[in-house]
Amino acid sequence: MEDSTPVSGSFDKSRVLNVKPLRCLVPVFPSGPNFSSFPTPQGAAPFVCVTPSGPFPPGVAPFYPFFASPESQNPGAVPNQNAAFSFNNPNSISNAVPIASYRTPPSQYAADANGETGSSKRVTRSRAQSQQEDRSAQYLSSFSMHVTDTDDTSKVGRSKSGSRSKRTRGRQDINIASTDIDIDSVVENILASSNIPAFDMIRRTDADKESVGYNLMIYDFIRRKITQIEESKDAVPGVTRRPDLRAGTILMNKGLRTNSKKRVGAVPGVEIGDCFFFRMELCLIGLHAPCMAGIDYMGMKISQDEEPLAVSIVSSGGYEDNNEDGDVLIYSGQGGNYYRRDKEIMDQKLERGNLALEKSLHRGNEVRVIRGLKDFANPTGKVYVYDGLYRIQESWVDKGKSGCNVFKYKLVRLPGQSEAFLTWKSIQQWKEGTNSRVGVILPDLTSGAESSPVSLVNDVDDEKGPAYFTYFPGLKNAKPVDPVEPSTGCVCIGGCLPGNPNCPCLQKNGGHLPYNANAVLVNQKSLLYECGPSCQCPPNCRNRISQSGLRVRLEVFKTKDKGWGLRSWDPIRAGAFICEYAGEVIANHKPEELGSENEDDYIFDATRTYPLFELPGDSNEALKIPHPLIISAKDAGNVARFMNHSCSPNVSWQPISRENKNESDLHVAFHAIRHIPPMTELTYDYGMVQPDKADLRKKKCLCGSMKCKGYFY
DNA sequence: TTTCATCAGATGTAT
DNA sequence: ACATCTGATGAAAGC
Repeated sequence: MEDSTPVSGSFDKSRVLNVKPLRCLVPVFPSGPNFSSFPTPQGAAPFVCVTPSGPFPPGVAPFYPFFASPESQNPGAVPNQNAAFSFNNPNSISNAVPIASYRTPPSQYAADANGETGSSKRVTRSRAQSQQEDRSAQYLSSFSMHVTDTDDTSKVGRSKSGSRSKRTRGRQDINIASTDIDIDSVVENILASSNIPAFDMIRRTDADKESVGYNLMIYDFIRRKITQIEESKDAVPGVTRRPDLRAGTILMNKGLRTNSKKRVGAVPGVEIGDCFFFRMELCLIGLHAPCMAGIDYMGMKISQDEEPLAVSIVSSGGYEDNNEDGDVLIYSGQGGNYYRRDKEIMDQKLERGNLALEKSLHRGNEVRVIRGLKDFANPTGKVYVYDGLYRIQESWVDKGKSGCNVFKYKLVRLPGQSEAFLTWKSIQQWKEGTNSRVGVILPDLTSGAESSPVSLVNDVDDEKGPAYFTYFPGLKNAKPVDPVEPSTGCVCIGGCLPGNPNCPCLQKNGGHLPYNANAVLVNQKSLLYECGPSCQCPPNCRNRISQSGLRVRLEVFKTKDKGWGLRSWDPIRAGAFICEYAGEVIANHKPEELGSENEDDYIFDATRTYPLFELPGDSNEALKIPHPLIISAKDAGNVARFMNHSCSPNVSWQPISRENKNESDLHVAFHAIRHIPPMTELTYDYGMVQPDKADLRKKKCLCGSMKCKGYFY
């Protein structure tokens, strides 16, 4: 079997390190006193795949990134219909202070609520097809209401932004109605199947980490889904669909934004070092409102006059900024046509953002700084790092290209803030070799077994490494099982392509490629079907992501409190593949037969999380559960064996079936739940055990999350 | 493999 | 209505 090829012989036995690694936990999610507690069922992992309103149409999987509602945990329970569309309830946003751009007038809530009434019937329907039709009809009816609303509101002279927004939406709908209905129904499904109280949390004007995280998670999921659907259609070349903007608009129109009121200084729920991959994300969480402009400002009443003050800037290379120093930033003002090629460059004027920066210089207020950097994984894309608060120290006028005036502002980072941009710079130096990582024990503990090296690092104490094991990136003794849907594999010589109706591997995944172009998993599934040995597609096929090795630069490191852990030098996008769980497939996991106390520490047991896959109302899904699958990485394994448990994890696991001559090999792959900044520990939820395995030793959990169960297995 | 050119976008502010 | 440090894509240009 090609993926089980051992790489023995490459491990240097002199590296036997006689230290017992702990499988303990470090706090990765600091919880403040204002952390809102949430009705999360005890023992439920955050990535629960339950569906209160399934079954879903093809390609629409239920998505529960974080919060599962209590009633949805019980297969027998009737979903709370009132709750199901409470996000359309105008009362639920009464506490939010709308800014001028608030896009959703009450009339639209009414229209959407009507639509949702129809959707609640989905619960009792069993055929996806009828649901799809239902969705389309519902969509159309809600569309006609929008049109009516627009006319009404313009007649009575509603606020500009209100009427404009609906016109925008209407225009969008008309132009691409044929493709939009599908997307709209998908999005409605996502929103309807998401946990309800979370919507109110998202709309909070003073949010916390949880609500910001949930907002971003919904946004990213919708964006990925739109990308996937658009890809499957016969896309017009050269026409960009901008799924990032479309997903953002949808959430904006629903009022699903966090910290919508502008403010000076820190934004609640956003931490220094947080990273983002789209400007729209900054907008949705209230970190930086304009979706293009680099300077965000707000009017502030100072004595009787109101003057603009800058609240945040994005420095991402559009102008000639100087960001050589980690703590000082020379920022260029806006305007003067510096960002466009088709217009003549002019002098910048002291207006808009430039004026605001000038005022902020004299006022001395804090300005948030977001650094836009090149994304190593996506040459065409950027990654945005929130670098904390700065103060403007001085300003002057420079002569830029063509000798035109450019405003310059010197911003200095406030002391005492945790490292963010500096960390990125350090990592870049480690990679270039211009500076070396402190505490490196082994530059590559895989001894070349992986495409990318994995450092072993300890910069906290004297431990020389974890206990001996053989680095092995595949699965030993993978037992082929009868596939749920037999197939002899695909014949996509050039690789499987989205929208190909003849590819059996796509068909098994609901007709879509499960991964986006940048190797990002679109959504979790109870079982994902990748191409395998009996497929004729090449190894770099987009449906073989979990077989193509590590894509990020990882390090195994000694955690501050206990044990060894795993983290990445590179930022990881939400949904991105991280690694497989490698090791030896074993028949049974009997802890009493294992010797000393912690020998079961390197067991991955898919059955431990079995309750997560009891999908109410969708027995088909439940049947696909590939347990029992138990993998031991005690003697041989890869980086995955170092991932610690957390009750608020940033990584989730996904069962994957690989096509293999009418049989299939089961594997387990890990993906990022959300964007993960560099040097953040990677953790997943080890899950629960089945009742008959309750004799497993419980270990005390120290993850520090508000949702901590107190123990894990 | 980087850069350029092109173009459709969205939001918030100003007119 | 307008200004604006987007983001994908394809073409052209650096090594």
